[in-house]
Amino acid sequence: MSAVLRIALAVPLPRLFDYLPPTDGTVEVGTRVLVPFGRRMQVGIVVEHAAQSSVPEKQLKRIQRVLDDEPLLHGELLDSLKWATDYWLGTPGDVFLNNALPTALRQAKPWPTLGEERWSLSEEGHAAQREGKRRGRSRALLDLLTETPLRASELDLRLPGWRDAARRLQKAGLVDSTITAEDPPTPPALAGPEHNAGQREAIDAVAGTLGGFAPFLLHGVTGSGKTEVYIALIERALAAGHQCLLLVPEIGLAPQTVARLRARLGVTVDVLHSNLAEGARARAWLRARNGRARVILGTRSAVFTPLPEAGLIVVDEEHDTSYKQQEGFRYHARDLAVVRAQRLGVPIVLGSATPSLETLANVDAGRYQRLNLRERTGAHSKPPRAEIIDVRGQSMQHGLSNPLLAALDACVERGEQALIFRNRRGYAPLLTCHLCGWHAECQRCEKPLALHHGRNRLICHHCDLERPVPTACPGCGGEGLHRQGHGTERLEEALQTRYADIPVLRIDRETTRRREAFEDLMGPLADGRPAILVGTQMLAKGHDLPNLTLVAITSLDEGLHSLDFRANERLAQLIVQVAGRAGRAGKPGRVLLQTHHPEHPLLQTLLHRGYSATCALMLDERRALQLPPFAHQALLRADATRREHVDAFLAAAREALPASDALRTSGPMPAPMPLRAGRHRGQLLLEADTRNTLHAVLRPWREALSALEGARRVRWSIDVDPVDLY
DNA sequence: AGCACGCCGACT
DNA sequence: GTCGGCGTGCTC
Repeated sequence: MSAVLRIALAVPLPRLFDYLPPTDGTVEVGTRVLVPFGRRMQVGIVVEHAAQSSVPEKQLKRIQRVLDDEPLLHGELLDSLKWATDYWLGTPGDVFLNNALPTALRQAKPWPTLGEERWSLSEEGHAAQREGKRRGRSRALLDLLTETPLRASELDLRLPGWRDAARRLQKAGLVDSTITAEDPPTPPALAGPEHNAGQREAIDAVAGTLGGFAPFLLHGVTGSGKTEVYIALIERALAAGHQCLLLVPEIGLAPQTVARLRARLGVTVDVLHSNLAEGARARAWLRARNGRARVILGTRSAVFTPLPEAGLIVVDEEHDTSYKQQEGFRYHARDLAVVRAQRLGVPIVLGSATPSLETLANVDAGRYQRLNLRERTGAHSKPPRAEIIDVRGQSMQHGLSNPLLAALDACVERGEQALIFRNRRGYAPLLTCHLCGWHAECQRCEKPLALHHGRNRLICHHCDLERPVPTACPGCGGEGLHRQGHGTERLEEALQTRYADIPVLRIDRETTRRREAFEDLMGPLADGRPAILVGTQMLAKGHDLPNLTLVAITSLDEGLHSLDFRANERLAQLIVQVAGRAGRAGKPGRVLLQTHHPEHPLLQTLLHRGYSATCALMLDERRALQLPPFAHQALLRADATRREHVDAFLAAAREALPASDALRTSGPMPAPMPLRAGRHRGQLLLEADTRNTLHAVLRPWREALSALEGARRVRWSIDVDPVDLY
């Protein structure tokens, strides 16, 4: 009876694989190993030791090579990952290899050298700089580097988007990089503003728990100084010799956030997110692992950072749905962060101006302690006024009502900035023929194609299919084609015509395709010159624009009537977040909401009684309807090119469920987009009042599903705690 | 996921 | 005759 090692391998199978330890000893848990798998070699991670294997002894192979001198993953992280695998039904390979480790560490290579790239000019580079022939970022980079070589992190701050230029110039032999081992010198920490009473209370409450697990909700309206609270707490944790992890949503990771943290804390801030170059990501990860990195700032995937000396975890904008991964291993970074904080024995602060109902329910249940920041700090002193514009029966221009246009006129007149939300990209969402009724449709999704004027294309917003724009109606050959509705592109055009003297900027997926486009577009507005911004939800966060005094949402109605039970929560969050962007520096802000349903209780409650009261109401509703957070859900999704395969699989999946009074199911039913990119999609929803009931069913169910005859004919996945049902 | 095996259509 | 299409099965 020999001991075996249970190993995670990057294969999509929900189990570990047993191997014999090397003949000269055993391998510690958390270590990477190279093993023979099938007919090839694979990198794996030792996850468990077991006394024996359920696999016949002669089938067991031996580990070929141990890749690490010491375990890469330490105890807490390993335990948390095991928990996460179990909770979100991940496969060990997906969790331990594809998500927990940076790509550079998934290969059978030695660890990358620590330290940071330092870029400098070559002789030719200096010559090229003097010649001054290069343009754009290349030129800026040459200019920056003439004076002194700079580190990658320095360049990130001083020249966002420098990497492409650096690569080009490196190819041309003008610049080069070396790796430096020392930490960059950091200027002494800048003093922050004086804390107000609310901030002091919050800081004291959390600081008092340093050294033990304690979850907090920090509920602070926009401009109430949440970041100052984070900074003060990070300072204390650092002073006590601890590491801090700060998670932010995808969009929140602007270079200014990094710069501000670094300047205020006076220490290196290691940044970790999935867009980072692979080498840099692995280095930051390893720096955290060996304790060199003291403050780690990152997006969703940064929740897998090793924290051997953890002292504090902060999740900013905790309501943001980008924390939930939507494919592969469908974990929720906020929820995993709470579990990690618990195992690490450190406080965790969930911050938001619009907390999720899940977190509010945890507060109500006494599991989380609530901290409120009610006052807006100096520069943000006046809360914005929100007003509903009833658009029923109103004449509209470009989807904008007269009161809205009047407010825009006045805003521009005063030399201030305005922001207009329009939740439709492109020029017109529909191209129709008014002679025969034909409309342009994507045959792979059975949804209308949107007209994009600048690119002169019909584009499917669901599968990105592109078509040329017909000149005559393909239905009747006539001249009746008509562009119906207003997208951001058309709105931009209309507003630029109306306000010819000021810049009208469009911010949507199209204008921000380039990596740094968002920064580039918004940058010039920071000085407060008059301008109008038009864009999609993407605009709800991001830059602070001090001279922004008018914010308008052109239509709330989609959010009021969606089938998704979370739509009302999302809409309330959007309105409050958007409202927070208006009115700074003592100037009053105005928020205008266009709707056909001015009497809607959600809007009335939100405007007259505020976000918390609205949430209390929404929570009552969820409780009455037995919906999350008062029930627990898992969603089985399936898709295939043939609809029969989806239907058959989901029907069989339902049959495979145990009969149980504690389990509610809905479906099989078509997905909200029943056809997408030529694939038919269906789903089956499972609900239970307790997690244990649900999870007890899920694990054996998944086994049964993979054994189903039709399982190979569809792509399928189980999503635990789905955030988008429809 | 890979990678093999296996059994049917159009090619030098 | 065989090159290669992708259905099915297996990986400790």
